[in-house]
Amino acid sequence: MAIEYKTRTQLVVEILREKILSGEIVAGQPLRQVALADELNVSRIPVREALLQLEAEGLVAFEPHKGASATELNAAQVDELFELRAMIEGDLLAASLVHITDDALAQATDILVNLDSALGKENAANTWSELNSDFHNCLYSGAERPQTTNLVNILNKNADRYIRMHLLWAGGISKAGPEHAELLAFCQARDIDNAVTKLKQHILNSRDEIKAFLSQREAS
Amino acid sequence: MAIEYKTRTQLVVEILREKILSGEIVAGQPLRQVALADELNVSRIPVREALLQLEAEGLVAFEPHKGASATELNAAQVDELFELRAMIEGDLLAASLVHITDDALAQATDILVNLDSALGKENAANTWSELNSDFHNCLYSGAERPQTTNLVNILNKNADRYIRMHLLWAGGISKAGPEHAELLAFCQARDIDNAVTKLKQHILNSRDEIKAFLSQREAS
DNA sequence: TTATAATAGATTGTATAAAATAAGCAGAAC
DNA sequence: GTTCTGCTTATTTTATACAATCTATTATAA
Repeated sequence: MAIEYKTRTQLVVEILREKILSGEIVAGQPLRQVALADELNVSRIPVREALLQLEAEGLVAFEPHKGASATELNAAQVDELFELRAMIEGDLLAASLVHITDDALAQATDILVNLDSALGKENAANTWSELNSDFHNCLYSGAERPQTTNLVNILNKNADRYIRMHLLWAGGISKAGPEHAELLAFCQARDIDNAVTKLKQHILNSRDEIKAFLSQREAS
Repeated sequence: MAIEYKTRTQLVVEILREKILSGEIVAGQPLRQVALADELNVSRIPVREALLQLEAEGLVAFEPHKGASATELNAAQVDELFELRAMIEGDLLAASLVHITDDALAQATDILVNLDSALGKENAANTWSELNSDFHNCLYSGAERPQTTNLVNILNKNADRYIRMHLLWAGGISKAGPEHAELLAFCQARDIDNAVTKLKQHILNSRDEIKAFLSQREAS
C-alpha cells in the first residue's frame, strides 16, 4: 500500500475536524489562529488554510477580521440538513442498486457486524460514525455518481456532530441496528422501492431522535 | 448603502471565478500561483486561499505540490450535475411556493423582463446568467432553507460555465424564455405540481442542449 | 539502445515578519 | 450623566523569505 503524503494543512484539517465533531471544540467558541498554531506546532498559515477548508464543509464560520468559530445548528437547520440528506441519499441509493455488485453487498454485511460490536466499546462514537459512513458509502458504490457521493459525504460530516453527540449522551440511535439490517436485506433483494423508503425512514428517524434530544437538553 | 469591506482573498476569488466561468481560464490549464499573484498585484497567500475556496466550489482542483488547475466536466458529470440540480431545486421550489410572497413574485416578473432584453446586448452571457440566478433565487425565497439555497447556488456556479459557453457559442438556451414565463405563471397560480414539473423540465432541457452542444464540439 | 540515477530549475508549502483592521477603554465635549 | 473621539491592544490579513517537493533533462551504466 502506498503511503500517502499529507501536507500540514491537511493534517490540521483532520485534527480540527475531529475536535469539532467530538465536541472538544464547542460551537460558538472562537478559534484563535495563534493559539491553534502553537498547540499544533505549526505556523498560522496552515491553520488558516485548514479553517478555510472546514468553512467549506460547514463546520466553521469565518468573519473577516473577527476570526473563525465552530458553527452550531439550531433545530430548524438540523431539520433541513437531515431532510436534504434523505432526499439525496434516497436518490443515490436508487441509482446504485441498479448496478451494485455482490461484492459491495458482502462488504456492507461485514461492516454491519463491526458496527454492532462497536457500540459497547471504547471510543464508541468515533468508531461507530466512521463505520456508519462506510456502510452507507458501500451501498451507494453502484451509483457511479462521484459528485453526488462527494456532496453526501460533506453533508454527513455536518450531521455527524449531532449523531455522535446523541450516541455519547443518550446511548445511541436506538433503532439504527435493526433499521440497518432491514435496509441491507432490501438491498440484497434489489428491492429498490422498499430500500429507498427504508433508508429515508432511517435518516428521518435519527433526525427525530436528535431533535428530541436537542430540545430536551435545551429545556434543562 | 453601507460599503462592504472585502479582503484581498475575496477579491481574488471573485476575479478568478469570473475568469473561469467566462472561459478566459480554460479548463485543465495549470494555475500558477506566482503568475496570478503578479498579475493581480498581491502576494501568493491570498491567491492560495482564493484557490482553496474555489476548490470547495468545485471550480478548481488542487494537488499537493503540483498546483491547481481549473476543472472540466465531461458529459457524464454534466448529466449528474444537472440531475442533482433538478431534484434539489424542484424540492426547494415546492417548499417555497407554500409561503412565497406576492412581493417576491412581482420581483421575479421584473427580472424576467430584464432577462429577455439582456440577450441581445453586450456581455450577454455574464448579465444573463446573473439575472437567471436572481430569477431562480427569487422563486426559492419562500422556502426559508438557507443551507439548501446555499447548496443550490454552489451547484449553479458549476453549471454556469456550461450555460455561458452555450449562450456564447450557440446563441442561447433556445427554450429558456418561454419556459421561464410558463414557470412563473404556475408559481403565480401557486400550482405547485405543475411548477415543479416545469422547473425540472426546464433544467433538464438545458442539460440536453448543453450535452448536444458538447458532443458536437467534441466531434469537430 | 534502453533504463536508471543524478542534477538543475521550477513550483509549491511553510515560517516569520510587517501591515491592516477591529474591539475595548480612557478622557474630553456636550 | 451621556455620547463621542482618539488611543491602545489584540487579532487578523498580507508580504517576504526560506525549505521541501516535483519535473524534466542530462549523464551514466547495463
